[in-house]
Amino acid sequence: MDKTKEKEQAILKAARERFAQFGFNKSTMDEIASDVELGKASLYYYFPAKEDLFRAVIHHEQDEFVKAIEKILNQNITASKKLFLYVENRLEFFEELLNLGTLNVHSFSNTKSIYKSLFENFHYQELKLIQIIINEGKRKGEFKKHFLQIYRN
Amino acid sequence: MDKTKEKEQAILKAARERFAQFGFNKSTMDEIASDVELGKASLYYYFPAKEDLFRAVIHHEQDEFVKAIEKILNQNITASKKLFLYVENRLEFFEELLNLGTLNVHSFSNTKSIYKSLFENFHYQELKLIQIIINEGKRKGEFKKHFLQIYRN
Amino acid sequence: MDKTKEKEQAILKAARERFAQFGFNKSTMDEIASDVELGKASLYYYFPAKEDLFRAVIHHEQDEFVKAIEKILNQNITASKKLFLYVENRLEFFEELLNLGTLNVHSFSNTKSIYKSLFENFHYQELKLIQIIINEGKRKGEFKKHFLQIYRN
Amino acid sequence: MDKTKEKEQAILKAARERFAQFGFNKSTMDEIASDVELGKASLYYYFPAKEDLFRAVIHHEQDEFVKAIEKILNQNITASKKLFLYVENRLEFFEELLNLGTLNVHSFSNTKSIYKSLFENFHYQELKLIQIIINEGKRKGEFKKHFLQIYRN
DNA sequence: TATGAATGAGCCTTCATTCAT
DNA sequence: CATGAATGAAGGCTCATTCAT
Repeated sequence: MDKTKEKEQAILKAARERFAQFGFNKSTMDEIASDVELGKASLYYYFPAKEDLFRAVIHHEQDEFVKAIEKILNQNITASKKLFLYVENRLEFFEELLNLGTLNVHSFSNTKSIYKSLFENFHYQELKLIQIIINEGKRKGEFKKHFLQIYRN
Repeated sequence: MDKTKEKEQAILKAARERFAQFGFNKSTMDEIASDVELGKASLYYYFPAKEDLFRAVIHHEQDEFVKAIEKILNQNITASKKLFLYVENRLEFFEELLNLGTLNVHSFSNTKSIYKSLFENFHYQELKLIQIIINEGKRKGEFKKHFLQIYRN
Repeated sequence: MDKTKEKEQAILKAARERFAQFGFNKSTMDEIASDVELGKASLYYYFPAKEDLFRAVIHHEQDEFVKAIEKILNQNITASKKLFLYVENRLEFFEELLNLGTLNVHSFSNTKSIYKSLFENFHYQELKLIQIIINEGKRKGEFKKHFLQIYRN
Repeated sequence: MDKTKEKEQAILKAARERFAQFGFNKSTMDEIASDVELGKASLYYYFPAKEDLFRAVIHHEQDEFVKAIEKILNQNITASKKLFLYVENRLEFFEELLNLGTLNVHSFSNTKSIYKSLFENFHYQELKLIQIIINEGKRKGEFKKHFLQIYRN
C-alpha cells in the first residue's frame, strides 16, 4: 500500500475514533489532524470536507459490517443461526452508527438526501445478504417457501 | 396559568422540538427565540443558559414518561401486561432522548456528572415504579416470590 | 429625610461599594439593584443612567473629601501641619478614585469632557481650601509672602 | 525576524496601545485586530484568548522595565543615584500598569492568582536588581552595612 | 504533499436601557 | 413608585474552509 493510502487509512481511523467518542459536531478537524500528526490544512488534501471524512468513516463501517456478515454466511451452521447472528450484528452496527453521531447530523448540505447518499448502496448489499440466507434456509427446508419475500414492491 | 408560565411553556415546547429535530448543538438560541417570537436576549430572561433550557426539556420528558407509567399502573390489567407496557414505553422514551441529543452532549460543563445531574432523581422514580409492578405481580401470584429483588445492596 | 431621599442614599451606598470592589464596568445595574432590594428597572427611576449613578458616587466622594479638609482647617494646628494633612488626605482620595474605576472610564458618552464634568467644580473648591491654608500660613508668618500664587493664569 | 514573530509583535504593540488608552475591558479583540489589519479570528491564531494577549502585554512591559533598570545599573553613577533612578522608574512603571487596566481586571479566571501568575517571576527579578544596587552601595561605602536586608527569611 | 496563516460566519452570553402596567 | 418583561448591540470565542507557498 502506498504512502498516500496509508495516511488516508490513518486519518480514517483517527476520525472514526473521534466521532465515536465525541460525535460528529464535537470532533474538530484540528483534533483529527493532530491525532495523525498532520496540519489541519493537510487533512483537506485527503478529504475536501469534514462531511466527506464522515461519509468515508460510515462507508468503512458498512464495509466492515458486510464483511462480518459474509464471514457468517460461509460458516457451517444452520440458516436460522445465520439469521440470528445477522440480527445480532445488525443491532451492534446500529449502535455504532448512533455513537458516530449519524443520527444527529441532520445538518448536512442537502438534508433530505443524507440518508439516501449514505445508505443507498449499503441497503442493496444488505438485502442481498439476507436474501442469500433466506434462500439457503428454504433450500435446506428450514424455512417455508413463502417465509419472506424481498423485492416485492 | 399566568403569562410568564405560559411563555416558559412555549419556550420549552419550541426548544423540545428544535432539539428533537436538530439535536442540542445544532439548535441555536436564536432559532428557539424566533419560534416563540422573542428576541434571543429575552430567552435568557427565562433560562439563564442554553444548558439550563436543555435540562428543563429533559426533565419535562422524564416527567411525561413517569406520568405515562403511572397511568399504566392504574389500569385494570395484569402485572405482566404492565411490565410489558413499561418496557415498551421505556424504549420509546430512550429513542426520544437520542433524538434530543442527550447522548451527544459530551460537552457539558462537568462532563462526568451530566448523567448524574440529569438522571439521578429520575432513576430513583423509575425504580419505585418497577418495584410497584413487581410487588403487585407477586401479590397476585403472577410472579414467583423471588422474581426480582431491587434494592438488594 | 423622606423615603425617596433615603432610597437614593441607599442606592448610592450600594453603588459606591460595588464600584470600589469591582470597578465601574464590572458592576452591573442588576447587582446594585439587588443590593438595595429593588428591581433593576426601579434604579432607573432614581438614576436615569448608569453614568449618572457613577457621577453621583464620585461627587459624594468629593463632598466627603471637602468636608474632611474643612474639619482639618478648623483644627488648632499650624498651617504647615494643615498642608501636610491636606496632602495626605488628597493621596488617599486619589487612591479611592482609582478603585472606583474613575480612570478606566474612558468610555463615557463624550470622552473629552468627563474629566471636566466630574471635577470642574471640585477643583474650584479644592483651590479655595488650599488658598485658605496658605493665607493662614502667610498671616501667621509660617510661609513667606510669595510662597505660592494660585490663580495666576 | 520571521514574519510570524513580526505579526506577533505588531499585535502586541496594538494591544498595548489599546489597553493603555482604554483599559482591558474596553478594548475589544475586534479593534485590536483592525489595528493590525487582521480579522478578529486571526488574532486567536496568535493568542488563544484575550487574557493571554493581556498577559503577554504585561510581561512585555515588565521586560522593558527590567531592561531599563539594567541599563541604569551599568551607568557610572553612585549607588544612591541608581536607587533614586530605580524608584523613579518604578513609579512610572506602576502608572503604566494602572493605565493598562491591570488593577481593574478583577474578572480573570481565577481571581486570586492573577497577581501571582502575572508578577511572580517579575518580583524575583526586581529583588535581584535592588540587591545588586544595595550591595554596590555597601561595597563603595555609600550605604551602611546594615542598610537593608533582603532575603532575611 | 504539506502547511502556516487567515477568515467569514456563527454561536452563546451579557448588559444597559426601555416601557407598559 | 415599582417592576416584569423585552431587546439591541456588542463581545469573546470556535471552526470549517481556503490559499499561497
